[in-house]
Amino acid sequence: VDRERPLRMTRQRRLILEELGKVTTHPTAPELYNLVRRRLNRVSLGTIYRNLQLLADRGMIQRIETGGVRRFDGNVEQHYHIRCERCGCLGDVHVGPSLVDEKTAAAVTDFDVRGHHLEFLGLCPECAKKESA
Amino acid sequence: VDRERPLRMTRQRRLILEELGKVTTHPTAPELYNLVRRRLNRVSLGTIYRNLQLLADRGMIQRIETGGVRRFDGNVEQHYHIRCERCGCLGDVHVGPSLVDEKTAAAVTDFDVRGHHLEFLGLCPECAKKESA
DNA sequence: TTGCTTGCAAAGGGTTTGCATAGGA
DNA sequence: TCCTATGCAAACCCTTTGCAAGCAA
Repeated sequence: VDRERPLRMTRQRRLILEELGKVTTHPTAPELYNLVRRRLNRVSLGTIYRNLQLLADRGMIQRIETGGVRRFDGNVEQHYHIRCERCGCLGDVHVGPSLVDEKTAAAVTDFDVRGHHLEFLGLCPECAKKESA
Repeated sequence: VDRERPLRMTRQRRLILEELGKVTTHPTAPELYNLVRRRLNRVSLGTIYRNLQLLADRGMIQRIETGGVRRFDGNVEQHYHIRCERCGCLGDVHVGPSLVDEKTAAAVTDFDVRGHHLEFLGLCPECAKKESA
């Protein structure tokens, strides 16, 4: 995969980046498709998927693998996420990048440790409210 | 979802538990299907999926969500996993349960933090060998 | 003009589900 | 016997892909 190949700035591509920059909801591809379609009614889902892939490969957006559904984040700075166990929504967790000590893991596995994925689980404010009711 | 409803110990269910207990490869549902089918040729994939779901809901086995494919682990004790970035295989990482400090996360989110998913990434011994060649 | 991009639709991979039958307790 | 569980196959969801036409550079 040539992740260095320059990308043409097509209307579709630009709108995807713009919409992703506007929200903090970490949309899925179909969700983003709906956002973009409001401004460009002849866009296709396939184009959304293709571009999210290309943009993520170049580090222009962030791909979030979270329990089945893939989500995307316009914020490419290092941060973690927390998923609501009730409604599935995703929030940001802005902490220093070193919440996990990979050396500890490296000591107890014969794998060569090169990174980690960390996701928190919990309840979003809305669901916590409903829960206590 | 009534996670408390008792389960009948059918032949299929028992074989799934037995096969899952034998291996340390964290098989996917189709992989387990092949294992079970060796001993019960009229089993169906749907039954495997249904049972893995039911057993995981009851904490009798562990469900592992790992980058797209779902895997299962007969070992329900707390431990982490590490995924090989090259071949996709999964290894165990047996460390104390507190590799992640949830309080730090709780301090910077309005979610109610209740847990976390942590997975390490790296290279398995076999792939590391190939990589250096 | 060139060849990357797109829209469309079909294909793909993994998982779930409806239904009539089988079989634990 | 009663009702859960199964086999089978179709349905589903999400994502990828082939192809001819479109459009940035």
